[in-house]
Amino acid sequence: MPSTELPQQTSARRIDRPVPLRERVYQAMQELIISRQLAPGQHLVESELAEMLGVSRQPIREALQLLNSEGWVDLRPGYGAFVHAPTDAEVDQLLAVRAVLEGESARLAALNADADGIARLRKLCAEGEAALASDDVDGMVAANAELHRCVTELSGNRVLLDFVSQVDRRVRWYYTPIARNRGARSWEEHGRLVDAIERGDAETAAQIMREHTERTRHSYLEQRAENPEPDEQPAQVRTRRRRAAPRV
Amino acid sequence: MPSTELPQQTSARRIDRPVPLRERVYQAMQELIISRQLAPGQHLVESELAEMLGVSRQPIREALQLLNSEGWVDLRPGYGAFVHAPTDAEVDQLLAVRAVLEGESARLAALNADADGIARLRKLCAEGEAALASDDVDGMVAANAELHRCVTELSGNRVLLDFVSQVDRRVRWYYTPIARNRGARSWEEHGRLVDAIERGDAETAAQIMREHTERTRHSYLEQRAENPEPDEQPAQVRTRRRRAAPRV
DNA sequence: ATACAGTATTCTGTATGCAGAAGTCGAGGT
DNA sequence: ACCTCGACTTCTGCATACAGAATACTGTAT
Repeated sequence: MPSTELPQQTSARRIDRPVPLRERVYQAMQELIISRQLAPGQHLVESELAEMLGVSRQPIREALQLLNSEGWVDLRPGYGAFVHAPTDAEVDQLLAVRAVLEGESARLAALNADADGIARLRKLCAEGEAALASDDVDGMVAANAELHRCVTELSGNRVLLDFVSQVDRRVRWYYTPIARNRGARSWEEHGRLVDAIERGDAETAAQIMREHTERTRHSYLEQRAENPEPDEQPAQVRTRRRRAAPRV
Repeated sequence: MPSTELPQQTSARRIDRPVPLRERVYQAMQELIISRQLAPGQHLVESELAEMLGVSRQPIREALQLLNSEGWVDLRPGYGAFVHAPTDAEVDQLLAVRAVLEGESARLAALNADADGIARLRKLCAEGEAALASDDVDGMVAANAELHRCVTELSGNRVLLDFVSQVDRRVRWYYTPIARNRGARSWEEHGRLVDAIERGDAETAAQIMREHTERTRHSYLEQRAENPEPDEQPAQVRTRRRRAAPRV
């Protein structure tokens, strides 16, 4: 098994305290899942992860708890942890939830945003369009995520922000590998969204955001239909653990 | 410290497997928090919990992870776990989120509910009204929770159900100790809600549910204003751990 | 060759042990 | 009386150890 580095303790926390291993493990594993190095359905053996990341099983277990509660892995008591394998229905439902939550975010943002907030939105829009113009896919994805996050922040509802962040990360995991090509249309919508927020037109903002997310949803499902997960036996749930290396 | 029983392993799981200690600890601690035996802001010392529940620290830690991710306790790395002390603003925001999510539940339920589902809703309405008539507060609270849950189930969106369940439990924790007296009005609203769902009138159902939750929110804030948490120093965040029993 | 039973091994769940950080108490100085 | 410094205690975070359950392998009988 390839040994993987834990993220270095980059940015200091509020107070200067060493980031616990369990959090770094959590981060690292989330990356591994998003990047598909840990494939959906795969059985995660604690001791292997421990060796791979150079820590003991305890922080691994604690990280798995967290990943489980956020829907990244499934914990089956007595059987172990498995990378969550979302069904199409689940992705669809998750996007529906996101549409509602982000619609509400936009509505509240329109009611609460100040000039400074609007400026931040404009800046992100500009960045996104620049990325689009120069065909910088990663830049677009990043600007897109930032914009959505910013809108939610401007809603002034911290609880909402927590929920949306959680949903967003999962959606991005499901979504990223396929549909990256609705660029131009998407940024035009974003522009209209910011306009509505600036006018304080809450209902229009909410509407635009909901429809925006709904379109994401439909384009996801279409692409998914044409293009089922390449290296995945559809609908096969792996229940067996694979055998470890045979003895000599 | 009083020793507390872990819940007996009552109902069998899908497969007949012993429920892990961590889950029973999770359940037990959630109960202790809801019942205020563990007070908001209180520092939760792992070893004390372990002794109290008759297990080692490991399952305690894992349960704390879960409780943290659902907002019941705050985990401050290096400092320990504290029972979450929600601010008024947070409760308000959480109720706002619930209004949106349950509004969507109602909308989808109106589109998807079958005759059987409607019957279940009617039954719960009847139970609630019966409880109201006989002044059975606990019965009313239970029927109310069941009704809301049932609506969300009928939405057919499982992801939504997960989110709503989570939000609901937290709301009930915040809310239960105070406002229990909007009975009659509340059940009348429920009746109209079920009517709308039965008609398949999605927008009206959503509207009623949103307004219903909004009223809950306002009544919460009113009561809270008149009646701040009795045995709690307002706005005082406990950062110090209390000293353990002095040695002999 | 297939089915079955028994054995070996892996893996999870839980407990225990240990080092270092955080907090507390008390003595001494101002 | 109040502040400061230092030793002591407690607590968290992590590692290791152990028991039991579940799985995979192997040999034998049919």
